[in-house]
This record gives sequence, C-alpha cells and structure tokens, in this order.
Amino acid sequence: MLINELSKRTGITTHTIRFYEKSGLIKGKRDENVKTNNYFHYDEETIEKLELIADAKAIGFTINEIEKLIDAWYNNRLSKVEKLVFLDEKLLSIEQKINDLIEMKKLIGQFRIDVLNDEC
Amino acid sequence: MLINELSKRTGITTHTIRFYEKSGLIKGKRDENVKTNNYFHYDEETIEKLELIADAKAIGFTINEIEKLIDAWYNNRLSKVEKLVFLDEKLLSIEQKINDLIEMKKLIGQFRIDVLNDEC
DNA sequence: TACAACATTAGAGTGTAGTCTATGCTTTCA
DNA sequence: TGAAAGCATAGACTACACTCTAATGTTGTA
Repeated sequence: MLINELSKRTGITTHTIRFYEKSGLIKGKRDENVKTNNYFHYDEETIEKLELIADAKAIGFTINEIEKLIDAWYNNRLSKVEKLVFLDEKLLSIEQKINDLIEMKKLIGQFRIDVLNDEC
Repeated sequence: MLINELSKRTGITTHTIRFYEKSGLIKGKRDENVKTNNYFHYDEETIEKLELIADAKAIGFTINEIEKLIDAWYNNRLSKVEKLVFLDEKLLSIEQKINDLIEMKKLIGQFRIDVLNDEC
C-alpha cells in the first residue's frame, strides 16, 4: 500500500509517517519495475510497527528506544545476547515506572482524601 | 536559603530552578528589609515542591500539569470541586498508564522468551 | 580592599518529536 | 486532456523543557 492508505489505516498523518521513515523506524520499499515514480510501498508489517510505535510512545519510550526495540524485534542486526540485554533493561525500567506511578497514585489518592475532608 | 543552597540540597541546577521560578512552579521571596540586593529566598516547602516536581516529571507529567498539581496542593486558587476534578482526572490517567505499562511488559516479556528459545 | 564566589535578568542555543509549506513530478478520472 | 488528488524532498517552523552565555551587580573573606 502507499502512504495515504497506511495513514488512513493507522490514524497517523503522512507527515509523521515520513518523519518515522526518515528516522529509520519504518522502511518502505520502492517498486523496481516501476521507473516512472519513486513511491514507497508499505506492507502489513509496517502497520504492526506503527502500532508498536504508538504504544511505546504512550508509555514514554523515545524514538531512539523504539528504534532499538524494532531492531530487536524485526531486524536481525542484534545478536541474541544484545537483544536479551536490551529487553531486560527495558523490562527493568518499565517495572521502575510502574512503581513510580503506584507511588504517585498513593500520594495523589491521599491528597484527594485530605481535600475531601477539608483538611487541605 | 538562597538559590545555591537550594540547588545543592535538591540536586537541581540553579538554571533549572530559575526556569521553574519563571514558569511559576516555585516562588522565592524577596527580603523587604534588604534594599541592596534582589536575592530570592527559598523555604523548606520549596524543597518539597522540587521533589514533587522531580517525581511528577519522572512519571511523565508536563510542567503545566505539575503547575496545576502544585496549585491544588499548596495554593488555594482552586475550589474544592476543582481540586477533586483535577485529582480524579490525574488518578485515572495514572491508572491508564499503569495498565499500558503492564501490557508492554507482557509484550516484551513474551518477546524475551521467544528470543531465548531462538524463535525470533 | 581586591577578588572569588554568588546573585540577577535577558536572551540565545539545544534536543526531541513532530508539523507545515513550497515546489515539482505522477497518477487518476470525468 | 486537463484538473484534482496523490507522491516525493528539502527545509522552515513549533512546542516543550531545559541549558548556557553575557552582562552586571553584591557579598564574603584573605
């Protein structure tokens, strides 16, 4: 599919898709048989990747981290050990974030009770 | 205390502290008795606030959200209802983030197993 | 009293992640 | 076949959250 369809199917603007393409997060393919244009063609896997990007962004991953994640997932540039090191590191930081969020939830929850009881 | 001590006690640079001051997150007081300088004086509460800022930043709050949180917490610009609405909204978004993180943890955890079993 | 250390403001610069505009070529369809 | 819609690239612009520099004034100490 071309960029417009990809955009419609993912809800991500063509501008942002091109930005991700330039950043190396996704890779469209040029059709060798067509000499008249330079259009990028995208496959179903790209949709998966864009969904992964959206999810990873939502939990605070940077473009750089997402690039590495996609690299570990889809490409074979990283060795098994490198992949495991990276994934373990991410798992740890995710756990840390969950704990931080639970702490903040407690804090705000307690504050909410104080407000409710006019103690604040 | 002056900005240098505040910086040392919180680990936040004077530049960043001034940025927070300009952004309205913290408020130093000028000493009315001293006419020779314009130095800001900070109290213990400011340390608390800077710690709250650091924690809130770590979980992805923006400066704007943090400002509102501090406003609800320390100042009395917001009514009880406004405070509760804001806090409930934050609690919901924190819960959403925790769920997103748990999902991503599962995903990466499964991927880790696949890598371990050479299925990837 | 010299001078190092610290204070202030204004404003420029940086990195991240887009977002938008301009220009120009290609494809599609009435 | 000509207009509308779609595609590409380059590069300018934006928002956020700092981070740094310059210019200038104040305080503390040897």
